[in-house]
Amino acid sequence: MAAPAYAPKAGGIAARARQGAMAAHTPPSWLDGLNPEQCLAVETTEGPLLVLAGAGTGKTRVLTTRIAHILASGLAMPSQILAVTFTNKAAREMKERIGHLVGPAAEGMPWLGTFHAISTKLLRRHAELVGLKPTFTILDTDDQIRLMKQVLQAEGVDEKRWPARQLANLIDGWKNRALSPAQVPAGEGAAFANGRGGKLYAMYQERLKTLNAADFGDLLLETIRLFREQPDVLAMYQQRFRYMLVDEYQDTNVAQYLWLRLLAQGRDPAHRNLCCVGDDDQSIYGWRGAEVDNILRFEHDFPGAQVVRLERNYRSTGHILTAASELIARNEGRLGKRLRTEDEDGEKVAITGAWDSEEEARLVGEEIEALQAKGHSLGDMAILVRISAQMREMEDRLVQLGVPYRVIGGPRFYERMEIRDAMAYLRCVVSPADDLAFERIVNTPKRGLGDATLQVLHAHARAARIPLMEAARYLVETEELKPKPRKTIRDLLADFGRWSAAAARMRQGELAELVLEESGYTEMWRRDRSAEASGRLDNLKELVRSLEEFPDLQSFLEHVSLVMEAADDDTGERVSLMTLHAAKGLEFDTVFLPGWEEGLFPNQRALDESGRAGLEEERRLAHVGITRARKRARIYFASNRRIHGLWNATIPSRFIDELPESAVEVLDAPASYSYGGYGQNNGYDQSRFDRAAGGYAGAAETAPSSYATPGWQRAQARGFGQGGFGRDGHGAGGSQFAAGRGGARGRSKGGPVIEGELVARSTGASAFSVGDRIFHQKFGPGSVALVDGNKLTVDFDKAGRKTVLDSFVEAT
DNA sequence: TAAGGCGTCGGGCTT
DNA sequence: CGACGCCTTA
Repeated sequence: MAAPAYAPKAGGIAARARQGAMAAHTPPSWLDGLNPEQCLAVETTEGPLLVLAGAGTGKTRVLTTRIAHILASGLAMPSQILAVTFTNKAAREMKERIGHLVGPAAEGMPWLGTFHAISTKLLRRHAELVGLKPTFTILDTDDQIRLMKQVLQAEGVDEKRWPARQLANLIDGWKNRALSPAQVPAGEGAAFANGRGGKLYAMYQERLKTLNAADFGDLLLETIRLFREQPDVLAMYQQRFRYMLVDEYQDTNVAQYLWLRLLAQGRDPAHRNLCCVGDDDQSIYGWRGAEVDNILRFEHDFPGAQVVRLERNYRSTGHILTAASELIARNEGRLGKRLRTEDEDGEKVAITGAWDSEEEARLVGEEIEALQAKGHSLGDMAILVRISAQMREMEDRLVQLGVPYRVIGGPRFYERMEIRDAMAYLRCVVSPADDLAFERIVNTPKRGLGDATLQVLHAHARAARIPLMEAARYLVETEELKPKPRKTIRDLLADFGRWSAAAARMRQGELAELVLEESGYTEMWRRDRSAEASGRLDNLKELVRSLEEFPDLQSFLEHVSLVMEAADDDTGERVSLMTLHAAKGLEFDTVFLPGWEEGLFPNQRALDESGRAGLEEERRLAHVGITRARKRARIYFASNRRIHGLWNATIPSRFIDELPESAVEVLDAPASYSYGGYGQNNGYDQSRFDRAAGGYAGAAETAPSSYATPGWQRAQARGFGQGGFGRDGHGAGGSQFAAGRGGARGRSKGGPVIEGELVARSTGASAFSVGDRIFHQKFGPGSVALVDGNKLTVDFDKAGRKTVLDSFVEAT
């Protein structure tokens, strides 16, 4: 599945290493080309070891070489090494690269995989010990929600006030922290559905057990429970795993930490060889349960631990590294590293201010075209945004320019509707008791089985404590159902009977085709004339194809629920467009970083919810963004951005101010003043812009020592009691971009506060009334048509009717 | 059962 | 503003 062009890491040491592995007594040639720290990380095999691997320092290479080293030196057999990754992609890559290093010996690394995949393997072996059958099904988020809905309904909880989705998040959060229903802090449980959160969690768990199912969180939790309650089982694995390796340790959550600690703290000190590789400066998943603390506490948790720092960067040029290093140095909760390179300084990090987000997109597009004209490949460029809402504008622009691009990180293959439907059919064939699967497809394609019919099925199934399919089988023999649905169900059951019989004698690919065809599922999409339909049919074909690569249907279903990803079908050179989160681990020659504005980045919500910690995580995200660049990093900010449909004035991100002057250059935005035909010769407009965007550069000129004047401090100087830019327009709390609040908490480094009005300020209650003539910075002159608090609906002379905040218009 | 209206809400997204 | 989910109506 193809490492795309941006993952060029595998070195040329493969062949040599293979020789080394074969000829046991030659010097370990796989160490060739490693720097001293990397060697140390590879060769320190005994005892706990933390490898702090900065961005671009050869982390994966160290990890794979370390495994090769352990194998080739005969310290352990492949089956005695536990190697855990966070994502399937990482697991796959590691497997591949170890394969290159040591040859087929890597085939026998049965314990290389994600936390979840390894947990599943363990649980299948010992399922009875935790109250499951070895054939338990793994529920994904979709199944989870539907099950949760059932629980909420059973409890009579108002699903509008307390959405299943929210409960799912809550429970996920608890599971991330390894909390069983009984362990949920009372206050947290009480916060949902008038105090019933904890109870609902318990009920949900019960339902899972009844269904012989586990969700993702359970895979870890039940394994932990297995280890805790069955000391002999635990001891067996502690004994088996002589060497343990963990990738991306900074991303582990509490449950994963406990899981590891149980395995790594066996009786036999010779087996406490846990090697964790990670980078505290790249911990960006706190919001989904990752605990930076795990890595910060490593030496404390594992006494006698050694720490190796990889600080030599092989990716980026000097200025880029300087900029990233200075930025991240502002964080306090970190172990401390400084990336260095022997490469040249290269280009400075370029910062460009744009009038608004449209112009920003245009500037990025122009730069891409300019680079392309100079012979740079589109495949070596990426646009990294903070939130996916930013993508739209970028896409629009690229489409307009005819620049091919691809979006990284859409919905995954197995999350797509058609794949999930097809799989539900197969699940029903394999395990007729799979109620969630049955429910999903009972009326897909539409066969006239509505709510009413399903209710009857449910009622009977619950009363008799049997699966839905069995209940259906019984009910078609009675008079309880109306004749029409009764026949439909009877036919469907007959279908499933036939398919189950066919399953025994057919290859699974054929079976899938048969089922999808006879059920009318493929026909449904063939008839569908919407734009996506043909893509969906392709996906189904792809599903059937990959199905053939598995020994049997069962192992395929397992694979899909844990692993499957979209086939990498793109060819040709394209600009990559993705979020900063999705960019971790990737690298590009040129990286475009738009949207560096207070409120957007650092994101106000992160600040509001997590204060200082939130700010530091945002800063790590900025650090990740810059360090993706090999040769060119270009940062952009806009002075106006539309948020939830309304134009807001914005100020440059504090992160821009935190970059060292020596490593950046501030570029002018040539087109800034000619936007939309207004302002070319309009002193008003121009001075506004000067002070908003250009003021930054101006400060640098007149007072170099105060270069680091943070935009957010200016925001503070502005005060934040007034207006605000929130949806409600009342300035009450929650306003997206009221920059002062998180900022006040993050104020650790003082600095000169430059007074100066940056943007229009609200004047309290709206000073405008219907009919007033006004001037807007972006849309030009117009008359007020409607006043709603500080929201104005204005008929602009040229731009038509728009809704804007009164703080952005001036009376004329 | 299927389409359209209405209200809500707006962060990142793996397993 | 625009996406999504739920509810109403044909």
